[in-house]
Amino acid sequence: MTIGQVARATGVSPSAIRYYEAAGIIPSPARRGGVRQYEPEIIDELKAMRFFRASGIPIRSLASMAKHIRGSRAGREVWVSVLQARITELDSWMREAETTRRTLERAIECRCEGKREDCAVLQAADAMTED
Amino acid sequence: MTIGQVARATGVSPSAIRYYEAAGIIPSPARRGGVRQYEPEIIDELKAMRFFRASGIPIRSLASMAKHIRGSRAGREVWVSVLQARITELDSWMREAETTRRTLERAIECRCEGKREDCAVLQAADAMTED
DNA sequence: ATAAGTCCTAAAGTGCACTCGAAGTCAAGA
DNA sequence: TCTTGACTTCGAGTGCACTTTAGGACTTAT
Repeated sequence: MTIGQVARATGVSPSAIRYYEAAGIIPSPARRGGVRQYEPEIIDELKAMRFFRASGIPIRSLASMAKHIRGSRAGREVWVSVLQARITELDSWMREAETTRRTLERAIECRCEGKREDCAVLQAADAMTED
Repeated sequence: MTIGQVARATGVSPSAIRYYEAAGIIPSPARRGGVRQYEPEIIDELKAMRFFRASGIPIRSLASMAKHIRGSRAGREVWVSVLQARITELDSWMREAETTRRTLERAIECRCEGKREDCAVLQAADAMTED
């Protein structure tokens, strides 16, 4: 398959596919006359990478995962730790988002009229600084 | 107060303060001999802006809010709508994050060993495409 | 007198993940 | 034959929110 066909099959643009190759998150395929020739397996590989990207895992982490993805038993530990790290990150993000959400709601209902002590936003801002 | 004093009082760097001024999210202060002279009120204004930024509200939105923040009754509606929009955004983000989280956990436990149909990641990737 | 410290502007740099454009190659179809 | 379309590389551009740098001014302390 050529890069265009892979792009259509996966929804990943040709330029993104080349970028992923350069970044080392997918293998460099064989070439015929300079043109990339892909095996069908690339489709699932790309779909997986697209999912990981959509999950917020950075290219850098995927690159280190990719080195191990077909490796030894130890390889599994590497990418499991990347996924675990993302889960942890997501958890703290969600906790923060919940807090932020509540403060924004209070800000909307706030009738502080310029009075510092009554202002939900300023209270939240001061709370931020106290870390 | 000079910009450096304001920076120390708020935790916002001098360059960020100048950037905020250029972006129109804080007012241009008076100058003495070219040097910015701030009134104490700027401190709460900056703290509020810093809170909104930390809440994920982009500079652009803050700029449109800032135009109305001291405006008429209608002004209130403008920035309430910005805050409301961010809350909505946060809600859908959190829903997606929850879904992503679950899929990542399944991926960690997945023992698909290359079998397409058993692979949690590929199932999730295919589910993404079906939008 | 000079070094340190703060201020000024304008422009360029940073990080991420791509996207876009220019300039060129190659094969198939009208 | 010539156009079309897909491919190639490499470098530059994009968006966001700043930060950093360069070059210059001014005040205060030694």
